[in-house]
Amino acid sequence: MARKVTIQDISREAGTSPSTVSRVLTGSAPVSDAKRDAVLQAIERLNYHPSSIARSLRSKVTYSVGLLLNDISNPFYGVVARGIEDEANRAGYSLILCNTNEDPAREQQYLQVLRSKQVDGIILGPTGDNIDFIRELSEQIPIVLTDRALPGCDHLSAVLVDNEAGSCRAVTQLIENGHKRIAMVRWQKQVATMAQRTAGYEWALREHHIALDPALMIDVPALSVESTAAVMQQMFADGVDFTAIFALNNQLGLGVLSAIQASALRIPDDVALVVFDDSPMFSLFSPPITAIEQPAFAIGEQAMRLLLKQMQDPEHYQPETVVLRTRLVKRESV
Amino acid sequence: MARKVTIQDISREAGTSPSTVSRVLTGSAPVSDAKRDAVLQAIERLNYHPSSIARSLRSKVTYSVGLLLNDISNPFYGVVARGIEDEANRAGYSLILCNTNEDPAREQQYLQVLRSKQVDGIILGPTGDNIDFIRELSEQIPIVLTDRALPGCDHLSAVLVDNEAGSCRAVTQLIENGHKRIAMVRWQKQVATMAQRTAGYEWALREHHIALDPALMIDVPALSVESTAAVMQQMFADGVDFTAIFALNNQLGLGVLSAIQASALRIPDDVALVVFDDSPMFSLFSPPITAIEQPAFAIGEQAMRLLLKQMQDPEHYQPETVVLRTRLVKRESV
DNA sequence: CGTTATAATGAAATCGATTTCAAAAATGAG
DNA sequence: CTCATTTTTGAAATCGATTTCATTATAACG
Repeated sequence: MARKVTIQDISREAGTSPSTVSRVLTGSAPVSDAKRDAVLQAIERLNYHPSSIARSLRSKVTYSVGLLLNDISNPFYGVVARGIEDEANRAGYSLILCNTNEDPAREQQYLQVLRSKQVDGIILGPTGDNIDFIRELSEQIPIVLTDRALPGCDHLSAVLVDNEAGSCRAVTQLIENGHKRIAMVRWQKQVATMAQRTAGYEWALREHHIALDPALMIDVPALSVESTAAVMQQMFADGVDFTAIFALNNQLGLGVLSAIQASALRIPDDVALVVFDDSPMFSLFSPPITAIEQPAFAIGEQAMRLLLKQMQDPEHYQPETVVLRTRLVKRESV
Repeated sequence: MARKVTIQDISREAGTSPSTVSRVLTGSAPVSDAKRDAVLQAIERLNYHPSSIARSLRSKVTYSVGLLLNDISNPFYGVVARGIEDEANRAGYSLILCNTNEDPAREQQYLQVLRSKQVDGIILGPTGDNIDFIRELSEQIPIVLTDRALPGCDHLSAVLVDNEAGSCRAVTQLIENGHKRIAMVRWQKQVATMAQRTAGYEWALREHHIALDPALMIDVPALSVESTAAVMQQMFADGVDFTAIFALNNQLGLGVLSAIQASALRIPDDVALVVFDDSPMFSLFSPPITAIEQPAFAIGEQAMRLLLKQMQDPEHYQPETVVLRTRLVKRESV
């Protein structure tokens, strides 16, 4: 294979020094028109492509940022990722995609990789673990949190949604339609989003003087449609008494839906349903599913914007927490 | 901020040379136990983390591969990405995520970035354009195609599905259920997947001696649910005569579904439907939607495996085309 | 026209690792 | 115990750019 063309080759071809070539490449200092043309032509002639690696080594910037998400195949995170990617692309940054699969060990391993690759920043959809490590790392690399807050990391910028208010709105909607025994399905109560959405659920009930019934707060052991469906089907089989369900995220919602179908129940007559996190498909169900919509794309964009800001001027960095509004999309499942 | 710890610092601390430190780091040559321990301890004490950048510059490998996809927020590509990520992670590679959004200019721009970042390989879900550029680039960097074949790039390994057979199966299913006037909805007929699926459609009709009716081959101008819905609603309004629809991908399927709902038609009585590309939600529709399932995760895994193979031994590289089988998931929409 | 400020340039150092090469130390054979 | 191997080791070169620093050319001004 032909040896790679380097800046030396260009300087030789253009009859100038590597420094000058570098200057036309980066625009870091003025260059006479004559030299610039010579360099540009040499670049063209030799089909030269500068090595980002070499550049990064010397200049200490890589123009890449790490993107850690729990599940890129989850449409919510997929859209978040697109928002991030769009904004990153606009600013000339590349993304290093890391899928943690909710596994803290994998998260930590990836954070180490990102450090050694010297990314300029990190957007982190955290598992909820590795807190000390993340705090320490954030002193070397700008980190912006997305989707989930991280207890003890208040000095990090974050882009979140109003989980509590959104949930409260969802449950209130159920209450206003006459439901009093409202079940709630969640996963991992210690994860920030789950905790906040639970709080919203409790808040709505309290506000309407409905007693909290622990039997209606259903925890599923694993975050998957199948696991949720199994738990819910058991609930139906056991004849647990409730008339409505609030699912705390889209996978849980799908599990509930699946159990409802398997148990041959009708929505909303046998059981009403609201899901936190909307899907374009929900409007096509019969009946269409009422859901809390999250501005996924905007979450991504904002997160990247906060990160860019912090990377551009790490000196006067001030943590910012952006909380975006969710919206209740009323359909016909309640 | 504290100056970064380098290999020099370690060598000093451990009372040895940088070369030796490098040797314990990479295991490229034997090191005595005494020295090794001293180095390891120094690394521990100073909290040293080697710079991948510097390493890559010298050793010419980056342990990162580019991942170009058209739409990471599309669940199909999301699952493909997970398959790739899983396999890449296992082999110690990082992914650079590039979303092309079906835009050839963006695709080319990204390919250039990947070259300058000196990725060890590229997995490409191509827009269908930039063929010459891709061919040229593939002489410098291993490239594996996913999802779509690329005319004139037969020397590239690729992981595809049996689009033609799958489509034929889908349409045959409609025919066997008595349908004769079967519409087909597609986008960009020159894109490989669309062309192959169209061929499958035509093949099934031919086999059953049903004449092809160009009026039933519907092209939508843009790949989006809204655009498809608009076109289909017009078809319904115009009273075009067909009893079944075959949608060539998931977005098109959603658009059709949306139009059917807006036009208050019933499935399968007013119109039957099969969608190429299944969704976990399809089984929850009423009626559940019949679809062609693609092994998305396996596509990703296989693509990464082919790439790994090629990267490990570029010398005796032999292009391989893996065609994975699709499966008809019979539900109740036909 | 001389003097000073500014613009343009190149030589050399640098970024932080790996790799090459040669020398030193350890081991084994006779 | 000597000589030939084989292991370990470190000095120095290297990867391919940017950056610093000193120098030369050019412009501006009184």
